[in-house]
Amino acid sequence: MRLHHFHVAYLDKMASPSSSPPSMISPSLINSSTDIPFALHCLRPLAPKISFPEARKMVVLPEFARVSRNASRLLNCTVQVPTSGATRWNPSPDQIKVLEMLYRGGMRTPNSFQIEQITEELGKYGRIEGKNVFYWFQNHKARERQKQKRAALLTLSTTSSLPPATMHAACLQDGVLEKKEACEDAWRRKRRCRAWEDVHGDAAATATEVVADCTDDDVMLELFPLRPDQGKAS
Amino acid sequence: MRLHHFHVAYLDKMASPSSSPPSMISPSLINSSTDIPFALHCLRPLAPKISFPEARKMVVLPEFARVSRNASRLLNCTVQVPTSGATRWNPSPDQIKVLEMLYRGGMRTPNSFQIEQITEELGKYGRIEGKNVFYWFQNHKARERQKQKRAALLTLSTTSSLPPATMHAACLQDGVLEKKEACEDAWRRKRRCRAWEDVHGDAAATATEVVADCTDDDVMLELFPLRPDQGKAS
DNA sequence: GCAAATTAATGATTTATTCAAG
DNA sequence: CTTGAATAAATCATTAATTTGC
Repeated sequence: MRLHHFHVAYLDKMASPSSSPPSMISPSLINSSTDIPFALHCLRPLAPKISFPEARKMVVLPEFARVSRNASRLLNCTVQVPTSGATRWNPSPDQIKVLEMLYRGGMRTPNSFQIEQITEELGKYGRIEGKNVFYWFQNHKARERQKQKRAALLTLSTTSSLPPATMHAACLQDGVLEKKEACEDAWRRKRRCRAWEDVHGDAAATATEVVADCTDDDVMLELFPLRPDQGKAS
Repeated sequence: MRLHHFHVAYLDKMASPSSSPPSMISPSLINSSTDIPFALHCLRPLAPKISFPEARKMVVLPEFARVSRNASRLLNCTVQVPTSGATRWNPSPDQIKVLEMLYRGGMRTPNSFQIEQITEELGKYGRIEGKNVFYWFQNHKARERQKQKRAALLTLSTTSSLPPATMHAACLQDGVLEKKEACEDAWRRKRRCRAWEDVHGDAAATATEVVADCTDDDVMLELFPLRPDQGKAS
């Protein structure tokens, strides 16, 4: 059990730096004498309910306004506010069809190259970004797992010969019924970088492509034609 | 309590598509008649232990090789393998100093613009990527919380007047000792996109910058000079 | 029929957990 | 053992379905 939105007022305890700032930064820049705004923010009721969508665009002063004046100006006071597309992605039926086909095909955690390709393809059927694809697979995977778990529990609860206590324990251990998925994921899991590599391409992390025994023939470029041009789908 | 790495062998149940493929894709491309490799993968023992580091670079045929020939060629058979920088980031003392200062200043989950800036700044003191900054804050936040929780538990266990049972329950509710952090995070949490926006800049999600009442003077551009050039630090 | 109210789905984030390098 | 890196679980928040009263 966990508690959320626990309304507690407190004053910041981390204001005074416990170690000296790095040498190349003037110590005078790190003064914590103007902490009032932060304290006020903390005394504000937690997670105020905002029902009208415009309000969500309002800019709040980030909490770390006590950092050095320089860092503050550069890091705290600039907030990204989307001017358009302020609404969340709403996948079109066609997009969902493709995504589900890929999922049924076994795709679970596409790497960023794959995400780029999928995004580009799905961009033909509506606005979409890479993160939408990424999130879709995360959520779909998790929720399919949930569904399977529920179904298995239902099956067990009617057919199992286990004593009730054991059953209950098994239900509480939420890992016990997702072994199919776990198996599916296991050999796929070995260390990958997903969202950052390629996207944050780095000189020290240049990537090369390796072709692993494709057993298919020469029919290609129909579903996801290989176009390395910028996949900025809109 | 949770179980992980429960070794179970199973056969895929999701092989047959339950809905028709999208209209723009030739149905002939979606044949699931060659599922043997996938089934074999599923029967393989879970999470095979790979002890020698080279092995993790080996390219495995992704499990979704049953998708249409086109998608397969494009999405399955191409795997990113870093040719250099195969070692993980090792922060320099100066980098850590700056990061810790920012953390003490209150920064917890920098957005991608902030990450870019920090990366660029820290790049002066050694190789670093955005994801390193991102992960550092994630880990540091989590582990500081762990430390605080442990410390608080220790304090409680020696000073608390609660009966043992209550203490135990309180310990199990892992939210009970991090309310300070929760409060700190609560009003900060309102909808941000972290790793993807800006990075995967999208025409429909163009962002504008809004300056929220900076109460500082004109001392600036010393710690993180505002240079919007590509922050690919190396 | 048709909006307001409610509920169910699901997109988007954060937090917890795990693995492994050094 | 510490901590960088990655994934999975939990959670939050918005949109679509659905219900309900008229």
